[in-house]
Order: sequence, then C-alpha cells, then structure tokens
Amino acid sequence: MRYSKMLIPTLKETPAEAETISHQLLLRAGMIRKLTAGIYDYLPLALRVIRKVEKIVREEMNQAGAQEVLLPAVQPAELWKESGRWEIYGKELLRFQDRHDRDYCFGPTHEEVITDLVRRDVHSYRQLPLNLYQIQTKFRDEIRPRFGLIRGREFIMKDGYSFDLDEAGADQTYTAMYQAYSRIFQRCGLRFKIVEADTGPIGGSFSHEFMVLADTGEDTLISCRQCPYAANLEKAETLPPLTAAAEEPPQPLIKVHTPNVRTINEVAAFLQVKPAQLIKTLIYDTERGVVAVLIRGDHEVNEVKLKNFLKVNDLTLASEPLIRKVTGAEVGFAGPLGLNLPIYADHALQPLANLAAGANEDHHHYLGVNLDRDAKVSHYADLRQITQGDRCPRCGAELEFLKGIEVGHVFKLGHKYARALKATYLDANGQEQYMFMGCYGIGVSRIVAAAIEQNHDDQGIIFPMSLAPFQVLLIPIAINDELTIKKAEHLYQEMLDAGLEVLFDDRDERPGVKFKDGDLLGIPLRVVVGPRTLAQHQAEVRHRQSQEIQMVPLADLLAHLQASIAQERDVPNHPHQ
RNA sequence: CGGGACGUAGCGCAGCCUGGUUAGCGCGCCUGCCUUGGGAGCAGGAGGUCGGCGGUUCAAAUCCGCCCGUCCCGACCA
Repeated sequence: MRYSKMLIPTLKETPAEAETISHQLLLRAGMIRKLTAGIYDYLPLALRVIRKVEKIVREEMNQAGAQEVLLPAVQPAELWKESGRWEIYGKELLRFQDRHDRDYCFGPTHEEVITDLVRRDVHSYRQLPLNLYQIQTKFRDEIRPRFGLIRGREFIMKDGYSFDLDEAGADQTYTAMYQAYSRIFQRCGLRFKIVEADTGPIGGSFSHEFMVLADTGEDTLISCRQCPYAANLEKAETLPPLTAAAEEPPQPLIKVHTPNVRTINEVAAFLQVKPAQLIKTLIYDTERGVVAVLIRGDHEVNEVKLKNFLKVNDLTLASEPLIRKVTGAEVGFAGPLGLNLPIYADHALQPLANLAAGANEDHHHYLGVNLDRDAKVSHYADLRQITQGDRCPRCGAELEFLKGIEVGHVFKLGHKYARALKATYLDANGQEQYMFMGCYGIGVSRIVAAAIEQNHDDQGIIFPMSLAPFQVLLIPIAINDELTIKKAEHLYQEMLDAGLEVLFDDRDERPGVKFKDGDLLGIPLRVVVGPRTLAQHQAEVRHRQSQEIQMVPLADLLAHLQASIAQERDVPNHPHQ
C-alpha cells in the first residue's frame, strides 16, 4: 500500500478528550475517530489490525472445533422475555420499536438467539456437541463509556456458544475453549493472566476472565505468589478468621453519647478504638426486602458477593429516609442491636469480642458489643472485599494485587438458557434432556486497545508482528532523487511480490515527518533507502521495538525481512505469565 | 444516575472576570519558492452558526436562564 493513497490522518497533538494511552495513540495514529460517545469509526489502519485479530481468533476457534456463524444484531423482545432477561438486563440493553410498534433490542450478547437457533434445528444426541461462534458488532448502552476502544458502547466481539450432552461434555468443551483463548492472547502478543470471575448477568455456574495486565486497567485482580490461585477482586474469596473463639472475656454493654460522630474514622477516634474494633452496619434495599449487613470497620462490603449470597438482582444502599425508618436513627448510628431486619455479617466478625457499634439512636454508640450475646445474626458469610493484608484463600500465601483489562471471558452456563428456552434433545434412550451450555467472549476491538496499552513508548505504538497493520514500512529519503525513488519503487514491488505486507511512504515529505509518523504507527520493521545507503548497495533496517538499526545489503534485504517476520510472527513479545 | 470540569476553525488553546472596531495565536490545510536523515524556512491564502435556544442591553464569545453535547471520578461490563 502506498502511504500517499491511504487515509492515515495522524495528529501531532493529543486530542483533549483522550486520557488513556491507547485512546490517545489510536486517535493520533489516525486509526479511529469518535462519532459520538462510545461509538467510533475504524479507519483503514485500525481495520487492518482488527482483521489480524479476527484471523487469529478464527484460526484458533476453528482448530478447537468451533464453527463460525453470523447472527442478527437486531433481536425481537419475545426471545428476551422468554429467557427473563428483558426485565433484568436493565438500561444497558438498547431497546426500540419498529413501525408496527413491536419491541426489539440491539444485541448486547446472543445467548437467546443462538439457543433459539439450536432448539429449532437440533433434536438428537447424535447432533451434539455443537460449538458455534460469530464475530460481530455488539451494542451495550454503557452507563459511562470511556477510554476509547476499551469501553465503547458499540464494539466488535467474538462470541461463542457450546451445546453439550451433559456436564462432562461441557467441561471438555470449556477446557478446549480455555486453551484456545490462551493461544489466541499469546499470539496477539499480550501479557495476560487468567482469573476466576463472577458470572454477572450472563449467569451460569463458574467462569474465568482473561486479563491483559496494564496499569490503566479498570479491573483489579489478585494473584497468589505461591499457588496458581488468581481471581477478579470482586470474586476473590477471603479466608475465615484463624482465631476460633473470642480470647478476651466479654465486657458489659455500655451506651455512649457520641455527638455528631458518624463515620468509622470519627467513631474510632472518638471512642479511642481501632477501626477494626468497630462494626459497620449497612442497610441495603433489595427487591426481596431490606437487610442489614455487618462488616468490620476497616473492611468494605463486596456487593457482588452480597448479591450472590442474597440471590437478588437489585442491591442499593438504603436511602436516608429508609434508614431512619428501619433504625430509628440518623445515618451514622445504625447498629445490630434490636434491629428488626434480617442481619448478615461478614465472617471476619464472628470471633471478635467487645466491639463498638451504632445504637440505633441519634448520637449514641455501644461499647462492649458481643454479637452472639447482643444481636440476632441470621448468617455469617464471606461478604467483604479482599484487602491487601489478606492471604491466599487456597494456600494461605501472600497475594499480589494487579490491574487488568478484561479481553476474554469464558462461562459455564449449565442449563440456564436451555431450560428457559427449552433447548432439548433426545438421548439414546429416547429421553428428553436439556442441553448443557457454555459461552465464550472475546473483545476484538478491545484487544487492539489493550495491545497498545502494553506495547508503546513515548514515540507511539509498538505493534507486535502478529497484529501490526503492516509488517514493513518502506521509506525513501530524498524523494526527488531519481535513483532513490526508482530503487525504492523497485524494492516496493519486490516486497509485494514476495508477499510482504508493506506500507510504502511515497509522500513528498521531509524525512523527519516520515520517521515521526512511522514511529507513531508502530509498524515493526522500517526500511530506509537514500542516496547514502544506496551508494553502498545497502538499506537500513530498524526494529521498532528494540530500536536496533542494521545495514543490510540490498541483495539480502528480502530474505532478511522474511526471516525477521517469521521469527516474530507467532512469538509473543513477552512470554505468557 | 450522583460529584467535578469543559464546549471559540480539522487539532491544541487565548479572549470571557471588567460587554464595545473586522474574534486571535500555534499546528494542520491550499498555492508558490526553497529545503530533504527525526514533525524546516519565506511569501501569499482558504477555513468560524464563538454548542443551541431564549433573556438583559443601544451593543453579547463575554452577563443571566434553560437545553444539548463531551470528558474525568464513583455504582456496571468483552
């Protein structure tokens, strides 16, 4: 491709709207433009990278036994009502009507559609297992789109769905997908980590997320320094406390006047106790009623765990009037004593004695609270966020906290959708059985952003060979020198004939401009020819990542480039951790 | 949706507080000359509903109100 013919509108200055590095560089390199919040145009260079990602995804999915399909983006409400998700998916689901006022949505995911397809055309155990995937544009009306391609509302996703006879078969498929995903992200040159994850609104029994490690990542994950345990922060389990029972003898309950002392820090300072000796009492409103949640003063509630534990969809901290109504006191003085609500406590509180807590009375707290003596705790459970001091829930070793960008997610769904949409088959005995499903997502457009987050320097993008829009950038110096341009044209043709993906910078620009643009675009290999190098029958080859420069005889140039490309193409920049 | 910031040429910004010629600057873009190994130089030029609507005023980019849009921080997710 000739640079002069290609739409590559690079920018010298960083647009003010871009905060993260991948967003800035994608804009500056002329790869994307924003149409409206969370919705982007992909320009030619970006599309080439996306096609590279897609190719890797297709090769690995096909290799793993999956088949590609293409499902509609617009979906009828009926299917979503049948699965029950029309009600529970929330505002993220973009809904609209057609001219007959029938309800539709733009697909954020395709469990309903694929299950509908399969239930209509698959009826026998002989047709299973079946593993179908597609690469398609999704729309999720995110509350807050941000970071360019990392969290768009419209984005390109690979979504796959498997249908197995039973759980044993589904486990095999899950493993195959897990391995295919590992290979995909390795081939994309990403440094990633696989973590246990919550299943969220997709549902199902368990899942793993593939996290690209990057400081700008939105997710926090924890990883054991000793054993293989790794989990998303919201999923990470906490160990029950080691001390079996209270060591100190229970003190009598004392009510203390605590004027205008509301927050944990204020109460701790006022009562001269540590935050860890306080009980934080939070009132939550759910679709199944109001509950109280107790947590140690220095801990935070993990609302995902709480949702799962309570088996609720809606979970919000109670409003001020509601708190007053159920506790009889202003916000800041709630406590477990005499509270007429179901009370759930984090297991870290169980062995603790002589704590401080709100008195459910304005400006008063209790000292000497012993939960088993003074309150009615319905259940103790793991309800809190893991923190820096926690140990690995598997082996007890030290944990590491990391930031990551989720690029892939595999779920074991079980019978959830098969049951809701009646996807059944007849087994060998003529018995009707539900299909056992799994689903598998990859953020294709997000991978492009994640790759840039991990591979850049102060001059621009450093694409791994496997994703680069071009393998080679050919720059002739002194464009008006007839011999140079003639030789460069000749080299360009040779490279094309040899099947190299080459961008020929034939613009009438000064060398500095071409070098700056070249570094910004991140093409792995740069070949420069000019009067000086040609006089020695050589070309200069520069490696974008290492910045190493080699002078290569023109006669060896093609072979040299092909060797470099072959060496790097399927080898990640960094080994998988 | 809660909190914060912003909206002036394709991009980055100044002007606004204290209203008043033709709304500026840098980059980019067009033409010509010149230059050609890290975003050159000179000369000429194009490009603006100052986010929108309404109000105050003799006069509004500037003051007031409403609306729209964008970004950042939190609750959601490939």
